[in-house]
Order: sequence, then C-alpha cells, then structure tokens
Amino acid sequence: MKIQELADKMGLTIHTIRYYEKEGLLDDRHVRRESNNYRNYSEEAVERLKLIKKFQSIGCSLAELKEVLQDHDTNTRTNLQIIDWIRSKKEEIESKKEEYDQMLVTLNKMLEYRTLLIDDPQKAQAMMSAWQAGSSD
Amino acid sequence: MKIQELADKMGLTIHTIRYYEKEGLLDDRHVRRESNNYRNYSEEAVERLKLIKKFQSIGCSLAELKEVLQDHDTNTRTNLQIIDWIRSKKEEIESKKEEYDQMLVTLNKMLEYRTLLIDDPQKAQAMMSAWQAGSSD
DNA sequence: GCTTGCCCTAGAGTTCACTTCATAGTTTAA
DNA sequence: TTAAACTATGAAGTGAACTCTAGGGCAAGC
Repeated sequence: MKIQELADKMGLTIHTIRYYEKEGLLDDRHVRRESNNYRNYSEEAVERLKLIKKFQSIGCSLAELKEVLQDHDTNTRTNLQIIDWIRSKKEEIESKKEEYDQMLVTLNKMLEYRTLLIDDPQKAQAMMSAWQAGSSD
Repeated sequence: MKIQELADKMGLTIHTIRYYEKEGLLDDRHVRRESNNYRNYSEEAVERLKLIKKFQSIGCSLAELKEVLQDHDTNTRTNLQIIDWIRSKKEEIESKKEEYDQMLVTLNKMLEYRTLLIDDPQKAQAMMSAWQAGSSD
C-alpha cells in the first residue's frame, strides 16, 4: 500500500504518517521501501495507526505513545503495570476535568451576577461586594 | 512599584509581565516609566493582573482576554452581550469536559479488560473479540 | 570605585503535533 | 512524449504562552 492510500484509509495526511515514522512510531514491520524508494505499507501499519489513534484519544502525547508502543512491542510490562498506568492516566484526566469544573463554577457565578444585575441591581451590588472582581466594572 | 516587586506580589515572572505589556494587556494606567526608564507599576496594575488571571482561569486565551479587556475598558458591551459571552464560554468548557469523559470511558474499558485478564482470562478474551484493540497484544 | 543585583531591549528558544515549502525523482494516462 | 499526479527529502513555519539570552545601563552598599 502506498502512502496516499494509507492516508485515505486512516483519515490522516501523508505528512502526518511520515512524521510518525520519523518520530519512531512505525518500524519495518509497518513500512518498507520499494526499489524506487517509495514507502510500502503493510496491513500491520493500519493496525499500528489505529492503535496510535486509540492512545491519542485517551490523551497520550506522542512521546508517551512512543514509550507505550515500545513496551507493547517488546512485551515489557506486566498486566499489573499496565493497570497502574491506566489508573494514573485516569487520574490525570480526572484532574483536568476538575479544573474545568472549577472554571464552570466561576462562570456560573459570573452569570448569576450578570443576571441579577438585570433583575435586581441592588442585590447584584451586594453580591459584588461580598465577592469581588466577578468583573470589576 | 518596580517589576520584581509586582512579579512577587502576583506570583508571576518579570518576563511574563513584560510579555503581557507587549501584548497590549497593560497600558499607561498600569505602567509608566521612571526617568531611568525603569517601569513603575500602579496599584491598578495589580488589579489588572488579577483580572487577567481570573479570565485565564476560566479558559480565556490571551487574544480573547485582550478583547475582553478592551471591551471592559471602553464599556463597550451590554450586560446581555456579556451574558451571551459567558454562556458560550460555558458551552466551550462543557464540550471539553465531554471529550475528557469520552477518554474516561475508553480508559475504563481498558481497565476492565486488564482486570478481567487477571481474574478470568477467558472472559477477557471474549471481551477482546467483541470489542477489539483495547490493546492488541 | 567596585561589586552585586536590580533594570532595560531585541530577539531567539521552547514544546507539541503537525503543516508547508522547495526541490527533485518516478509513474501513469492521454 | 509530455504533462499530470504521485513519491521523496530536509528544513522551515505555525500558534500559544511564555522563557531565556546576550549585551548593556543603573543603583546601593562597602
């Protein structure tokens, strides 16, 4: 399979695929060269890219992905280690979610203040002094 | 107030403060020059940086912040417009949260599979074929 | 007067995951 | 046969928000 075909199949650009190769995410199980130096991809390349996409979708950076794939290839890690890794990844995501929750709390306060400002400016004033800087105009 | 003092007070670096100024987030209400060309910050600068931090904490980019601050300074926007803006900001955050939820769904599936692999490898096998690529080793 | 430690500027470097560019060789269809 | 369409390379560009560097000017204490 040539690069454009693979790109179409995977919904990636040829640039991205070459970039992944340069970053060491693909090796000669996935891509070889023809006599004209064109890349020729195996079916394994498709699976590899699916795996890459999967791990990207759970918030892995390419650097992390590279490690994960190396461990995967060499069967380095035990099931328990993998479970630990998944747990820590979950915590990472959950803490990011909490940050967003915090943003929502703030936005809701702002919204409440702004709404009150229409309905009952005096109460809004009181809210403002109790709170500060919800927007300091 | 000199730049280091302000930086300490706000928990920022002097580089960041100069950067904000270069980006047009501070003007001469906040910073003037002494005869030796040193920056001299007013108390308003402290409030300005607090406001910047507040808006950053609700997920504003500096570009967006710049607009917000300009509107704030010139009193351009009506309360209703601000309410709309807050609502759209909330939606933005919520959709990011949903992305993270999706990641968690995937991670939980992976965790389930990996746990089952210890307790009941046969079921895990079945799960794998029903699902695929939770990790394809 | 010297050292230390602030302050200034313009500009380059950082990180991430691509994306684009310039230039050139290869294949294929008309 | 020639033009279009594909492939290759290395290198530079992108954007966001800083961060750091080089090379210099002030200031305060001894």
